[in-house]
Amino acid sequence: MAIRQGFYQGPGQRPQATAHLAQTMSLLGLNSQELIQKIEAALAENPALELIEGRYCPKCKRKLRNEAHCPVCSFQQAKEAVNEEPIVFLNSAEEGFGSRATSGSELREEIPTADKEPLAAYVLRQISSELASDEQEIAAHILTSINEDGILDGSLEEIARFYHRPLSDVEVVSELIQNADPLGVGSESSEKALLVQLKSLGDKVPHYDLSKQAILEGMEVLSKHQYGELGQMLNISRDQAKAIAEFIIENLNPFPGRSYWGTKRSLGTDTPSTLQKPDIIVRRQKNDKRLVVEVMWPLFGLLRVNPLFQDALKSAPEEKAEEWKIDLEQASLLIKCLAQRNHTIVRLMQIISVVQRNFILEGDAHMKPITRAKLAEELGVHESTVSRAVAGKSVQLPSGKIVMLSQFFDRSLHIRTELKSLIEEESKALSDTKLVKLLEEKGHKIARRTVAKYRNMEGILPAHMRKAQLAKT
DNA sequence: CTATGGCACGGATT
DNA sequence: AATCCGTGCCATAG
Repeated sequence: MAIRQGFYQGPGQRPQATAHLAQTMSLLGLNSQELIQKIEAALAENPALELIEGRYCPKCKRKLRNEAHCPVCSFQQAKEAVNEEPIVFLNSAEEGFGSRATSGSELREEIPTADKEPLAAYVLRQISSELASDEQEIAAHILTSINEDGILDGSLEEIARFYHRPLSDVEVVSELIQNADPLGVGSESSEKALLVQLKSLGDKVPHYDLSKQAILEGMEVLSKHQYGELGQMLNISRDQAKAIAEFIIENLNPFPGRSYWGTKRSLGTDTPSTLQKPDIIVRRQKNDKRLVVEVMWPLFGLLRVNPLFQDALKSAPEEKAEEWKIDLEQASLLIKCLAQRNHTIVRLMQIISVVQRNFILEGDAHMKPITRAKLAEELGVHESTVSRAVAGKSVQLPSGKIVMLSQFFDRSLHIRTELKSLIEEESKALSDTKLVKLLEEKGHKIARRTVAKYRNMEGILPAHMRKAQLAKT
């Protein structure tokens, strides 16, 4: 499969731009939350940057509402489609980077076409029938106090005090809300939201109690992927800790609002929680086989070089001229680097989308193991670039699942799912040694010891214990 | 004696 | 250079 891009932004192609490269690299390693901080800092200290609220067509500058296409020039907003075989760009020209130095190279904010009703109303509608009339106002209060992540700002105690009601009354309502559709909405924290979701999965969870404990006690460790430490905290082996951590990250969503509410994001919302929102979204086109890759633009508005500042430079007082010029350069550099970051990520994701198309649409079993090195080769960039781009980022798949980008590089996921299905269909409890043989017939050569590991990762009990379970059913 | 889990080593990956 | 992953060896449980 020859995947080649129309243009190329690799190292060495722009020798004059070492500063660009350095900054692009560092930006590439950031996910959207970190990016927000970075941009906020830059906005604060650099007067040449400005953030315009609202949305603008990057091409014709027309102010937009919620259209995916700009109605004036039909520019497709921040999206590029990926066809099955050759890659198709819906907007073939991403406005050459660097071609226009200080003006116009704006980035665009990303908004899904969220014509859905507001989250609060949606949830309220689900539960209103179960609410006593005096509970309605409490529910409304909770729902209007949730932030865009679906997490409650403030505490239930406050609300109880506000209405002079016992805390337990509020808790009843809160519980109803949490169990409504975006599971876990209105929880007081990401941890609690996770617990609600965990509970709803019930016995589908491989290690329920351990997972619960991990969420309660090991949030910080969990989000940093420090499996070893997590293992120590819970008194279990590293592998098991890892399995649990991965299960939580892959199947639970710390931001219940996100899966429902699209991606609105504004300045100044700092998320205390450490688990992530997606940095990239892959969706499928309506009536179309194409997958659309979108990179999140985490700010609400349009970041650009302030044209007023630019004009001011011309008539700048002597002593300030130099300083302002530097500000201006840095501002446009930052914007260009951001654009390049986005572009790199989009290209990366496009290739992944092609290679892992089946995985994205069908599920774990169709994962195709691929290494970062191979991908780097395809992209024509250095390995470390891919590493940085992948690090700490997550993708929202068409199914709504949010997975870490690194999962696309899992070397054994497809074998593990194969293993799972083998065991699900078994009539007699198969020992690990037998499983090795069966897997080999299917083309997966792995050692007996490894089967045991995979089993453990998936939370499947050893053969002799499964025997008892099989007997029941 | 067989099936598994723990530990640790070495090669691959990042 | 640091980390991850598959595997082999050994101890232990059944």
